[in-house]
Amino acid sequence: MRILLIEDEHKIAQALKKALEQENYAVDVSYDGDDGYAMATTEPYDLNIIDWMIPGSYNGIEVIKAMRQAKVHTPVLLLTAKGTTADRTTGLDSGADDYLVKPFALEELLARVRALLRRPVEVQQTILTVGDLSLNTVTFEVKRGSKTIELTGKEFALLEYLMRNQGRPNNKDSIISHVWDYNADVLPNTVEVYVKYLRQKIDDNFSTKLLHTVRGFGYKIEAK
Amino acid sequence: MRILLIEDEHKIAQALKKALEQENYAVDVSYDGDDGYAMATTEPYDLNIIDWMIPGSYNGIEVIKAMRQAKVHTPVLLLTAKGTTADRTTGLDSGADDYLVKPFALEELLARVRALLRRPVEVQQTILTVGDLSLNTVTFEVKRGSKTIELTGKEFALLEYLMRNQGRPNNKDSIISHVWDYNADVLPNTVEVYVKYLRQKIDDNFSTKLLHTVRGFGYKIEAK
DNA sequence: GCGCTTTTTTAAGCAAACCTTAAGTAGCCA
DNA sequence: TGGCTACTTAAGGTTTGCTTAAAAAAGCGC
Repeated sequence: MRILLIEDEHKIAQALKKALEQENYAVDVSYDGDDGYAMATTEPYDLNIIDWMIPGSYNGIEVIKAMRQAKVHTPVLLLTAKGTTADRTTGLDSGADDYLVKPFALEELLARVRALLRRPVEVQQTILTVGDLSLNTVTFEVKRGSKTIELTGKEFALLEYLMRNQGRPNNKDSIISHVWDYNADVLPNTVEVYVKYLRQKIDDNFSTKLLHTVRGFGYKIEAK
Repeated sequence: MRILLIEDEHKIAQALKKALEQENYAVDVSYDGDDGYAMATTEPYDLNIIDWMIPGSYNGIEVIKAMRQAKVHTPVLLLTAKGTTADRTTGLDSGADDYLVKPFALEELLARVRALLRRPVEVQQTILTVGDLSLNTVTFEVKRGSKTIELTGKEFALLEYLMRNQGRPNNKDSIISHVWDYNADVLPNTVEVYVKYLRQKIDDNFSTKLLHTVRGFGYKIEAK
């Protein structure tokens, strides 16, 4: 699947490109409206992700309109910093197929991309388990054995990410980019702090530890 | 199940498409009468949802009439902004099978869609219960034990939504999109206020509380 | 339609929970 | 040991949820 990303903020563009490539999409990036329009109308993409606010003679909305006029019907996911109803309307009226307000978490973007590309609904397990630890993504319940564990939002998000990637070390950068907003500027230390919180709740008081540090490579959760 | 939605207001069209897709329907959208008529008569749909007021040489009513003349008998749910008896008659006379006045809550549309598609009476229970609390979706009666409880419209809608999703936390955004009209622009605080009203009526004066806050994840109703 | 009541929504203040940072400590490996 | 990485603790700033009151909107009887 080929995706065109039109986004002028380099940092964000690179982060998104990387994340999308990790999901095995082929990603081209364009940094302004003119170039973006040219690429969108000449190359065959399966999806365009377009930022509303971009430099050049076209802004995001105008790129979409021009594209549609040129009879290019590739689905478009519009990114914008504003979230008012009026903006939402303008965005969807212009021909965008979906709409995402910044800042968003990477997981959210990936979900929308999957939806627009109508990927087979992956086998999204409801209940993740590692050893005697279980996490229910519908009820948000977490249990170790028969003991229910209360987690905060961030703790839950971190644990879910680690459990979805169980068995392999996840470095702090990838944890940050998946659990926090794409442009959140949190320190690696924040992850360390959350790992401590998590350990307090899921590992302290239990003899077999599940959350392991792999020095230099990150954290992994594993039953062993 | 495949649904064709003929609706020119993009914002509404997208909102409905998304909601229907969440219920696992395949949804095509057409934005005017001519295109809509063409699609309705060439593609095999299980249901058409048609807005009365749409641009093009056909309006909604005329699309239905033309469809029927072309011997296409797909059920039709007609949407309209007007709610007078005269309109209702005209609408149903033209060959529509059901009729919904805008603005409506999402839940109402979904219920009608299910009815028209004659989906197995899945979780369409008339009486919902949680512990000793019961809610009759037909008579609108709500009781806690033997005590009858008077609720306002919004309170009732909120309670029904929570009871249909009992056991799991529902965040404010999803509550808003299911309990309020699709184009309502209410604040999360509104939900908080309604939760307080509901608690006053169903939980205060009772020792076991049913409506729980799950910080960061939403509200859930549960017996335990 | 006009006032009155009821319902719905917004606003603002407060408390508690949560998130993040900073700074110091401990542990690992050359 | 020195340098780096990870761990720990505590403190502040921010966010979230609760509550109250009042404004706005919708219903209702006349």
